[in-house]
Amino acid sequence: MSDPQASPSGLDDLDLRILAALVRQPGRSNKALAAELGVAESTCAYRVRLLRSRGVIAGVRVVLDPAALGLPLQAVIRVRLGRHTREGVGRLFDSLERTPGVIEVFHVAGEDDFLVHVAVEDAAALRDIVLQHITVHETVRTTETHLVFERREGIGPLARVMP
Amino acid sequence: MSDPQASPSGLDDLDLRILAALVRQPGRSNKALAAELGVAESTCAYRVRLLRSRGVIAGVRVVLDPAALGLPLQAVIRVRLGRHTREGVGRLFDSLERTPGVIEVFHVAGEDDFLVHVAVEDAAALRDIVLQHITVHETVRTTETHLVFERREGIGPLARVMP
DNA sequence: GTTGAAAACAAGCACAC
DNA sequence: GTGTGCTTGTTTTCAAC
Repeated sequence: MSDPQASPSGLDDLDLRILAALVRQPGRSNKALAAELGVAESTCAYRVRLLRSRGVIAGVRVVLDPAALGLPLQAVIRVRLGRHTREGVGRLFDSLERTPGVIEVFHVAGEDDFLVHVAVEDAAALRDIVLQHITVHETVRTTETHLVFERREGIGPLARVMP
Repeated sequence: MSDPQASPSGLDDLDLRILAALVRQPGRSNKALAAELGVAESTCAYRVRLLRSRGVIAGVRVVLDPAALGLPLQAVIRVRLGRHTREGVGRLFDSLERTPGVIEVFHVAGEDDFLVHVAVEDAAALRDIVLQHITVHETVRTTETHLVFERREGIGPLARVMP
């Protein structure tokens, strides 16, 4: 009942507290982390290493500000395909993720097939991405470009799991 | 002509190489970074600090694997509004970003108003998010939920700026 | 699974170029 | 704007619990 291994994923209370602290404030020292959680530094470092090797911590990302790089315009491009061959879809996906300015790509079910989030310098660059990198693929039937007014990060997955 | 300050954003060649190295492999020591780029450690640390304070480096994120946390289902929920009052839109945006499981939210122009990327445990949880956190808002007219088959990170903004 | 302590390592700072 | 040397702090390791 008072088992600290409460989570379905085999994460105990300390694991979850470590994850929460790391997500809230990444880049702090292991020493500071251990102090806040009230455990030894070696324990904290050990748990973090374990969480990494288990894949719970998928990685660390350095986030750049597209606007500061001269790319003030963001858009989500909805891509709809005609023929859905496995090779065609795979090739398009590969191509999209390698296109300069593409931040992320979703392969989704439903009306659309791909959602492509891009950052570009201006409207002309946006048009060029659509014409030169997306609609050139034979499998693509239509695209719809939606300007992004604002993008916010959510509270995230951990909030669904935490006590 | 051979001005190393080639970028429009006032970033010189070293800045760009630092950013590229950081994005490719975050979390490495300043010492290792400086060694790879062939500059002094102090120079490297100084530049990184400058890039941070200028906001070019927006921050660092710890990325968790939703599936490893017991949230194997991801979806993008397209949200369309009825009345578009400034307060209604703002309140919905605030509410969405605080909803457990929400990874990111886009406020977009066009047919849809919001795109909400979520990770959940199962279909029932997905339904509950839509019913309890989205359609409860008076401003929301319709939603469409798209299952995410796969999500990939793109090569990113830097690839548009790099030589 | 957890700990403290020692040894190896990296970061930050002031200063010289 | 860049390199150097010293001081401080942090990560790693490991025997022991």
